[in-house]
Amino acid sequence: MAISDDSETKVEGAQAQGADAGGSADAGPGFARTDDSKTPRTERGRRTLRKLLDASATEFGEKGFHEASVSSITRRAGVALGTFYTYFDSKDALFRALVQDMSENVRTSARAAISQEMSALEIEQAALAAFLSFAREHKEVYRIIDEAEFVDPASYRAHYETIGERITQRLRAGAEAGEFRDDLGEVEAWAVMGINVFIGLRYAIWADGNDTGASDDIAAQVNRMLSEGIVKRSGPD
Amino acid sequence: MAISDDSETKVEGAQAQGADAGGSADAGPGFARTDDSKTPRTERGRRTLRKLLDASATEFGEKGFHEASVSSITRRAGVALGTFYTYFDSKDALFRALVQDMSENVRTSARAAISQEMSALEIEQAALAAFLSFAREHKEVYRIIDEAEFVDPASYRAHYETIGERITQRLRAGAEAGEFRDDLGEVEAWAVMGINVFIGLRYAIWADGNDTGASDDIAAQVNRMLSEGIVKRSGPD
DNA sequence: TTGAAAGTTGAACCGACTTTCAAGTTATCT
DNA sequence: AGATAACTTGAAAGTCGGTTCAACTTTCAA
Repeated sequence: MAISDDSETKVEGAQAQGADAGGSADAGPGFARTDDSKTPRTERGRRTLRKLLDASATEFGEKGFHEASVSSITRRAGVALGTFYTYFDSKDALFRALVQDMSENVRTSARAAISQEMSALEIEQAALAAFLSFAREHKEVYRIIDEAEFVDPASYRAHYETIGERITQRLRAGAEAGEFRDDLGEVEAWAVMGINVFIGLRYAIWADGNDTGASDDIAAQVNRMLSEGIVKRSGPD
Repeated sequence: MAISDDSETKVEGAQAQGADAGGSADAGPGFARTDDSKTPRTERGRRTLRKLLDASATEFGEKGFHEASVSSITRRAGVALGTFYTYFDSKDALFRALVQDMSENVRTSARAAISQEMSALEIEQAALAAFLSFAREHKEVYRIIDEAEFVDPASYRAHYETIGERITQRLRAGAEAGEFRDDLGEVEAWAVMGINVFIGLRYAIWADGNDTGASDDIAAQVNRMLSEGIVKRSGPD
């Protein structure tokens, strides 16, 4: 149900800190945690953290950040109120951890759908189709990331800028392969991103009964627009 | 500064009611107010209402709905706390009134930029350019409508569905005029809408120093993508 | 077995913010 | 001018939910 079903939630604890959008490349040895006083040491602790994470993803997805309450999250997780603060510094910190985790999951799901043998156009189509499927299955993610605009603006912006850069790279690669126009850049990348997000909103999140079409069909339709444009052409096909 | 500078804010009072998304066509004679007990009767009252509206637009734009407080709004407007409730039933009601007003302003600004002599493609370009200019001038609007997803979901959805319908109509008209492909529909309309919103986010709301380009240049660049697509063509232009 | 560390509990604290209201002021109409 | 309606005021009521903490239980290593 929640985030951590397939893609092993990587959220570890809650490093309280806010504004940390300065993209510093501090990968280091792989475990550069700021404050691990909140990281569980035992198996029991890890299970509890997981329960809290799952419960809060659902809770935030259903109610939004402000309507969601810590007590409701702990109730849902089946633990006492105070337990929450064993693992998170605050409600905000939890939300931030969640946003970053989900942001990564979104990117991962797109990347997983892409393989190098595909043509540049096929890659765009596969990325959209994957995104649509992902959004259908994890509607909470959509809402939580959207709400980050207000709760954690830095992450929100980082999320879209990162994806924008990825798409820019794909367009460049397509140009180098001779498939795409070679004057494509950031503007076109953001346009593609906007298409994907809004198609996702309409056909994954708000899908109504009439939208019987599978993700693949819609992705194909969008792909045609992307490749041919919307202007009528006279020539044979 | 605020909403009501040029386009005469039409918000009248606050009809408290929540969930009213049933799209009933109750236009009637043009003034079907539910509760005008809050409508100002005197000039002084109208001025105070206006001050509150302007102050709240700025306040919500800067802080977002939850961080904004009624007392801060009244302070900004230069009136006493209690005065707020002479004109609005609640903080929520004010927000809803604002969202609907702004949603209308967004649509109006696009419509104003369009004239019937334009070609279908020119219309799309003009609509985007107008939207970009509008967004640059009224950044609060962007944020307030975004936050409606959480504070007033029905209006949020109505906003995008209405715009989606408008764009669909434009695409149809372009097809009938023989300029656009005639298999364009809702999917393409939402794609266009997504493009516009995200280009606006990037180049109007988040515009950085390097983005010296005017709204028109970016709109032109997007327009080219819309008309030609992103695939490289071999023929002479 | 035993003691220290890790984890759990929920009542109570606390600050913040929306909303109410009764008393006062200003505008309007005759 | 007098009377009524419209409007303003700000203190205080009322609510709500995040966070703390000291007592208690479980786990684990020696």
